[in-house]
Amino acid sequence: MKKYLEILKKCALFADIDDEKLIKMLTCLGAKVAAFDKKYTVFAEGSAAKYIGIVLSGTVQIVQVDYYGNRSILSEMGTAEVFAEAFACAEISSIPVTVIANEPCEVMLIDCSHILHTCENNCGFHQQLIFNLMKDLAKKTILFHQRIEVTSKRTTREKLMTYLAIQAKKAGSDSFNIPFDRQELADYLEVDRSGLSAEISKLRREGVIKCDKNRFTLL
Amino acid sequence: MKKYLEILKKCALFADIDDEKLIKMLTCLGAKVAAFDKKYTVFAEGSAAKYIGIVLSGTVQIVQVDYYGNRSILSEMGTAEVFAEAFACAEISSIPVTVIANEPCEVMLIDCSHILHTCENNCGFHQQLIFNLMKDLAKKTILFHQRIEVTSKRTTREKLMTYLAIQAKKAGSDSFNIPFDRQELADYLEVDRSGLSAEISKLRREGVIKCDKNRFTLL
DNA sequence: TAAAGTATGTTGAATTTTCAACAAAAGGAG
DNA sequence: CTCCTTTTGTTGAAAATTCAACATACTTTA
Repeated sequence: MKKYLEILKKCALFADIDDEKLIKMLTCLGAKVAAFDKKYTVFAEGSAAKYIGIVLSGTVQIVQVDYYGNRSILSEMGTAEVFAEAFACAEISSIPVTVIANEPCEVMLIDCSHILHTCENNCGFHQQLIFNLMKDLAKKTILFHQRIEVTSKRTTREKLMTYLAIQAKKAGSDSFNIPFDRQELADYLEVDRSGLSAEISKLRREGVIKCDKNRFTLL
Repeated sequence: MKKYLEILKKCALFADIDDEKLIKMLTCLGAKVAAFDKKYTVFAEGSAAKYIGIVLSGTVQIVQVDYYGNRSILSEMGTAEVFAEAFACAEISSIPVTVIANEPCEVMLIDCSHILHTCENNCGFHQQLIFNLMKDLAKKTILFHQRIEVTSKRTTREKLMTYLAIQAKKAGSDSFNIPFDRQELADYLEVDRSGLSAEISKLRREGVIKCDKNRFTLL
């Protein structure tokens, strides 16, 4: 586990916990590491909501796929970010989303019940972990609000511009990369891919944005 | 505060805390009660994200209103439900939503920093409160997933049917009341009101649903 | 009770999206 | 480098949404 220490220290779940303690903790929590190739399923929809995941390398996507195969991308998680925590913490039986590896990646899996319920060793770090989990969940909720702000817009153009404005603000610059290809961006914005491509071209012709691959510039 | 005890006991925030302790706790937390008439603003967008709210009577709506005045209803909270906790817990400076009284209502307001940070009296209930907050936030996240499942659908018909199916499941019956009027339902589903009315009529004519005011029946 | 205001249903025109099909460009494997 | 696959852009037709305007039903209150 030591090789992952530098990454885990950046993880919000382990904020305010010192290195030495962190290593011990991982053993006590029964943390496991798993690797997945690109496109492989980390958690399948309907599987038990038991584990909290932490991205150690690569990225994973949280997606919902409906009856007709329509995909909706809820979020993308990169290094040191936590995923599936809401399902495990809410103690629901199965998860309503699919988590897939967006590129080759390693993830750490922790049985959430080990975090929530005090163990026989009475390790004494559960409180800090629960506090950190709470903060993490609060921040995730804020991200959902942001996503709704984007997808509640009625036209592809408005959705795209709202999304880009948020990304620019996040990057602190009018020029920034987005973590999605065209199809993924469409699945995040909840619009048709070809319509999105057309709208991007239109905005480019109008001189509103510049765009090269997944790098956008607001003009 | 005693008059609200029966309501507060039902509040998830105070789960596993006994009556006597709860009363003391409220004083220590500096809980205040405020009343609002219908349509009045409980929290305005942009105001400080300081307080957690608990509905004591009536209902409040969490809404986002964009630059052009388009309203989007994120959720509606009834008796004993908690709201605005995510913003307070994430310790962001201002809230990105508006909370309005949907009918005359009373709400309890608690300064979140009193929950998150141990007080000088060292009351010892913070841990339980934080645990409860974490569970509450996890459940809110699940509700957001559900809302996205609804609004990610591309047509008014699909959005409506997905929403009604979830409500039926929640009610445990094919017949149920929804907490929205037509305009509010449209603002929740992110669709046009008149289009929604037309779609409801169509579904009724086709014999897919029955509907009287805000009572729906799936056939 | 009457009047005024609010909510709901209906309709047609304008706008926008979706869908399908294809062309062009980019990327990867051998 | 070439072939094959994937991604992106383009287009037109069909479908759906939005918008505006109005009729009707329901509520509130004076």
